[in-house]
Amino acid sequence: MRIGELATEAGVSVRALRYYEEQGLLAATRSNSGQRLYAAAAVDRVQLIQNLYAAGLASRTIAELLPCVDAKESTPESRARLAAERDRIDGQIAELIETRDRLDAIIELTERPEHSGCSIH
Amino acid sequence: MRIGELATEAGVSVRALRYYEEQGLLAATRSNSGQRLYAAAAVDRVQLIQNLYAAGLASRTIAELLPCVDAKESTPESRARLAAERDRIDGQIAELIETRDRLDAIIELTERPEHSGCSIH
DNA sequence: CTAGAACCTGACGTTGACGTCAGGGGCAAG
DNA sequence: CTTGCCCCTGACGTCAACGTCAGGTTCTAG
Repeated sequence: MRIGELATEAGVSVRALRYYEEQGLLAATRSNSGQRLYAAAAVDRVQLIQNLYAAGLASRTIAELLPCVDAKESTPESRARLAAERDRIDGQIAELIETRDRLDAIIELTERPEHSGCSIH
Repeated sequence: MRIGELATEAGVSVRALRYYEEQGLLAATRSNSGQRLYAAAAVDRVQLIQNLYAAGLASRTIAELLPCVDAKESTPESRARLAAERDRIDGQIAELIETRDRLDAIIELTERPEHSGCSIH
């Protein structure tokens, strides 16, 4: 598939895909005329990349982790790296849950019209 | 307390605090000589702001939400706004959990030295 | 064969949350 | 009084993940 189709399938921009290639996150073969060609599996790959970006990983970090994903093997260092990122994400989740609960409390507070009387009236 | 102390207490930079004021997120009284003075409650406020930033809210959005937090009351619109952001955060949490699980799967995969034979040896 | 969509490679623009530097004032200790 | 630390206001710098524009090539439908 060509870049436009992949972009549509994966829900990202064409520019983003070229950027991922530039960063070494996503390889493509080329047609005779130089157009990028992708396998169907690229859709999943792009979504993983997006997930990792959304989790706050930088291109450089992703670029360091993906090769060992592809190779399906890892050095002790890369394993530690993966685990560290996993734990970071865990921390982020906990933080987000806390933030959501604070927001809930605020909503609770602001929802009561006058005083917080709970009388059934 | 002055700005340096608040920065230390809340774990952010002095520059960040000035930026929050510029964005209308954090008010301060001024001493005769023009120095910013904060109440003790400001520490908590700053941490809430940080939480909201970490949850992906922009300054503008936070600036729109905080006043109704202070007033402890809300218009129907602001209530909808609060709920919408809450739901956005919920979505983010779900996405992060998915990402974490994908990472876990990857770790699983790469941890097995050779083939995935589960034989006890 | 030709118009228009899709692709290519640079390369500069954008945005948000600060970092950092310049230049100057105020305040407690010695 | 002066040394040193904290404070002030601009105002420019930064960085990442793209957006966007220019100028040119390629593919495809009629």
